[in-house]
Amino acid sequence: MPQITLPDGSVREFDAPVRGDEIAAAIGKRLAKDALAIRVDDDLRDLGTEITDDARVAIITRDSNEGLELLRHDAAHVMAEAVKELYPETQVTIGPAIENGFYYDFARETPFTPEDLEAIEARMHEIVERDEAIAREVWARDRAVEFFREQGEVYKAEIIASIPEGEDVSLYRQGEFIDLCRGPHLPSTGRLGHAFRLTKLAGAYWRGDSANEMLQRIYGTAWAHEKQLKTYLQQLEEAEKRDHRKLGRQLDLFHFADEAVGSVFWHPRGWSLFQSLIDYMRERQIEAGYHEINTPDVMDRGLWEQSGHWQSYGEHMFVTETADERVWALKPMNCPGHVAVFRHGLKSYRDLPYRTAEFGKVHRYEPSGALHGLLRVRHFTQDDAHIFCTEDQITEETIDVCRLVLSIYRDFGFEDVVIKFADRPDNRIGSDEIWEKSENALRGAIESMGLEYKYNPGEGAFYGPKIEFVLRDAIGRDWQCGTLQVDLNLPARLGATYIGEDGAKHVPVMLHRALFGSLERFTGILIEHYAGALPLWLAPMQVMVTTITSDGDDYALEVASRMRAAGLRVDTDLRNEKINYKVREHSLQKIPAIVAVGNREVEARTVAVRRLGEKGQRVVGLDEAIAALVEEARPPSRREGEAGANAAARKSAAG
RNA sequence: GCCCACAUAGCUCAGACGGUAGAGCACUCCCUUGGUAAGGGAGAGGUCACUGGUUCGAGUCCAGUUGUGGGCACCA
Repeated sequence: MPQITLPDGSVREFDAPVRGDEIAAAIGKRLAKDALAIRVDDDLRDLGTEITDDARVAIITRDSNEGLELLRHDAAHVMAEAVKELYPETQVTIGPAIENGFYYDFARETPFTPEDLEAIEARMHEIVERDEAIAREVWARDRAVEFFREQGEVYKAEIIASIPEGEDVSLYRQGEFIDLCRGPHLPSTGRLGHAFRLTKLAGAYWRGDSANEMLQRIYGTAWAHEKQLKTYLQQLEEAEKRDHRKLGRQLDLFHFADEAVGSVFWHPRGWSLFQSLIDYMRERQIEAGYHEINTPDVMDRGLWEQSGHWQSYGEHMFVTETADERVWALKPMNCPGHVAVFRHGLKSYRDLPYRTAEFGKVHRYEPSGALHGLLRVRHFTQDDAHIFCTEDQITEETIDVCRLVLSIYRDFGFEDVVIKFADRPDNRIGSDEIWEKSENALRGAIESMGLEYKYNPGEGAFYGPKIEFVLRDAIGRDWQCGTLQVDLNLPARLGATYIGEDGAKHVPVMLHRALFGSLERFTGILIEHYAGALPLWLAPMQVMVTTITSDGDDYALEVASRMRAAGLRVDTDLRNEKINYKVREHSLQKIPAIVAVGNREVEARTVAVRRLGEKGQRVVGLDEAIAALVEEARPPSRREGEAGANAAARKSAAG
């Protein structure tokens, strides 16, 4: 008589053995119908699992996260079954549940076509209708290997062969289809339901290794209910509308062209945004005690050999040779240049920490398949800085960088920032003591600030541990932007020293840090975050002064020049068009403020201000309007009692 | 770099079966001076990504190249 303890604490007794579906049925009819699997103590099991001893049991339904994951995993299996039915010569490999859905990798001579995808999806629905029982079987490993080899499933056989000898493996059978799987699975294919959709076709390397052959991967999305599927597909459409490449064209911010693959042609409005970011960062950095410098874009091969870049990263570098037969490289990083500046002239311990900052444009020959709009380019500008300090100063400098970056992100409406801490990788240089010291300093700094962080073991740079700052945008996507790395290697390698209190030469520690990371990338992220509707302080065109009729022309020009003199980015629209037409056009251009002047405003020396996203307009005196706009043109943290950029981000998310 | 798809006017897209290009918006001109998301009319605009092939004839079929998109790998 096993005693079954349910999640609410109640205890029920059953005749042994009892199956999960029987427990569900005993609790309620509805639950029995919704049940997908059970959790026995802490392990997920099939609904049909027999329980003989006392246990804590929870019924997993499609409305829980665990249930949804099972559902997605089953969708992958149903897809594999459909593929095997339609294309028996195809080999199956692996098919896990992933965020929002699932995929399955197939091995096949001829690739799938988009038409195949439709056929597979249709067949999946049939399999769900057939409601085939999904049964678990336990086989000896060797028997399973042999079975799959005979079936011509060499990949499956390879996977099973990598399981330790002598162990049993579980297989799941549904209809004619049998697959190796740890499980658990739903009791039958009918439980999957129809809230799924095959989404894309892709290539993927076997075991994720580019040295291996490429398989055909089919992605799908699956949900508990049709309504959720619909919502998800709508979200995808929303995200598409925010695509910075699309908005970049619509708002005339930048373009790309074949003659400079992976490089941005910035148009006036895009460059204005870019410069706003630099202006802002420059001000914040100077305030934080950095010295802005500038170092050469092209430097001699010898320097890159000394720094180690030539050997380690040569294939990612743009190299050029001049008529005098000297070989140069376009800098892929700013650090060697910064060490050169530090090294120039004697530095004393009194000069430390010595912080050099540069809006340096770096050039990296990225693989063609990696390029993606502004988010991954071959030539980009970093808000790069290097802090030369003593080991004892690492903690304090780290705290300052964290404070600065969080404060800066807040100005852009990014409140939700995840910090990741990565420590020593296998492939590294430097002694364990030094690693110990720098890891402790970094980790200690985050902890002393009371910040939560995620631990990424072994993901540090080869020269030192690092912190990454990941921000979450208005529609919940994560972007890794800022980074802070401790480097106990390059300064020595490039001969940087300072004179210590003891009068002897010492090698400083170097901290690498970038807050926006790539300015190009950050600009792209901002465009998507704000859906193109940039807050006034960042908007390339802040105010458009329009006229109702040409009687207002002179006054409109005066208003614009007054605003321009006050530092606002403003233009006039005196065209012979109706105000409706002008409002529509400038609203589509996402200009934050449209100022209209007609005879009434000319008379009263007022302006009618219409704000983007609002319906009506407010008529205010010219001076008052200018003062308010000028205040809003400052970064949020520089305003008097301002709630911040979040409201703006949320507003644009809603619009 | 690898797999698949795609490439037609500034933009968004039509162009069964091969018979030498079309719409809307934008642009130019004319009429309209209109109070908050498209007033009307006319006009101009394309070596159909590039190279080669098949064909009497190619935007359309085939091959290659370049680029773009989605993934994979990469991201110092």
